[in-house]
Amino acid sequence: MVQKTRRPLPPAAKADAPAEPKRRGRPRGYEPDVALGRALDLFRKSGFAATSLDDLSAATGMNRPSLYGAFGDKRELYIKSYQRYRDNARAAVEDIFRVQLPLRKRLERIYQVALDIYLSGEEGPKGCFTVLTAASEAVNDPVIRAMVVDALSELDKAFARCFRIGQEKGELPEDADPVVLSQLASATLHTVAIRARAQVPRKELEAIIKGAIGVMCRGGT
Amino acid sequence: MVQKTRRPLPPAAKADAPAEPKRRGRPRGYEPDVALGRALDLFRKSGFAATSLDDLSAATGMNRPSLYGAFGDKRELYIKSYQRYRDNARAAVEDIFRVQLPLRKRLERIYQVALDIYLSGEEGPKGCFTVLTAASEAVNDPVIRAMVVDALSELDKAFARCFRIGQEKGELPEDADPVVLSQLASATLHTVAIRARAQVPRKELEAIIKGAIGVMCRGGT
DNA sequence: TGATTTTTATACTGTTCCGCATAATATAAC
DNA sequence: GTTATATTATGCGGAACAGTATAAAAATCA
Repeated sequence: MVQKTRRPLPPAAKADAPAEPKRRGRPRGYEPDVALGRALDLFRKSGFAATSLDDLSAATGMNRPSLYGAFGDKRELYIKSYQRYRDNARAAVEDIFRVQLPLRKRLERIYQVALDIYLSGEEGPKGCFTVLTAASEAVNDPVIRAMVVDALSELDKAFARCFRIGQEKGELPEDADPVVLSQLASATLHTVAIRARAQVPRKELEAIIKGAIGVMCRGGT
Repeated sequence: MVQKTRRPLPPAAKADAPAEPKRRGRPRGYEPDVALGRALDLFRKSGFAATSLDDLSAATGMNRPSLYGAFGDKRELYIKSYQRYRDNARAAVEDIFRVQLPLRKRLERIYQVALDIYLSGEEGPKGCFTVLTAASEAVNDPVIRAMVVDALSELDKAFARCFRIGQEKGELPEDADPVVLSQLASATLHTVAIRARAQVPRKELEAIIKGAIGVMCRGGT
């Protein structure tokens, strides 16, 4: 590929960026943030092993040495991509907790946001990166496995918080167990993520979610 | 590796094998069935992309040309491995339906068998091959994706059958929806498979299953 | 302008990979 | 024994791969 010399990017007057002092050498031809996003997209599509550095290079617009300098080797890039994914997911969930909502409504919101993530991408739905990582790298890489375990438990806790709040507000029977319900809620998210990868249409996924919420909130208001 | 010439295997007096007529050429040095099982083990551990033909060759004891001759290329071998996996799983489920059992007991049996499959292997638990395949190859390969969809729906149907039988026997409230419950039951299997890959201990998985069964069968006998 | 610094572009290295071509080996049929 | 057939053993070929060495380019600083 004949690659034209790239012009440096404009100073990127970001809202709350600390007005970077002039950097010494040749300016970067890429924005690390968007490059990491592209890498994440690729990894989410095909996983670690099936994604080559050439693919990543093409998608990010960075050549391999730049990739290496900015993010380290392929495994480190994967880990940083996963961290980015989790940060995004966490932020989305926190948003949902920021406002007061009835239990069912809050659950619906969470699943809706999750579906948007799972089904995003023009070349077909990509599912949940945690599930994908659990299914591939988690067995052979202790560091990545620990991240997966952490992500799973974080999700459980978020759902448990939903149910606890709901129970306190009387939206659930007193004998309902928020922990058990939270695991069922996570399970529903996981099954939906898997089915999304198999291109089950959104309508069906929404039906599964609706049914699950019905069972989980049964006996409540 | 210096490989000694292998002696042909004994005629393998299988119970109901059709007493094969004498085969013409040099006898096989392997049994296709056990070789396929070994291949399945490898694929289950690391997935399609991260498993090389050399790995497969070493594990099966077949060299690459023999592998190719017996099963076709890597993708075909993967597909045949997956078919084998599904055949095994299906047989196990059918066994459970052969005897009459109370609903809860039947569910417990299914999950117990599934856990045995998911946690098998000395080098760590391998999870559910359908989940693993959904997470990797299903996006890019329509044939494999169709197999995954089929496996998912087969599981849903098996669970739905459980709940329908239970409902007819009065073990579930009349307004319970077997389809919705079956999807929750599948979801529970999926979340357990994922957590197994992350090496969550069996005790915790069993607790999740117990809680889920409790919710799904709530209001019943 | 010239020196310094940072990033980019190109190309190289050694490895691994998949699939197959070729030849040796072991059996049955004649 | 000899021929035909089926399988195994070895190894080749070309591609893809991950990571890096080297040099060119583009900016600041003096």
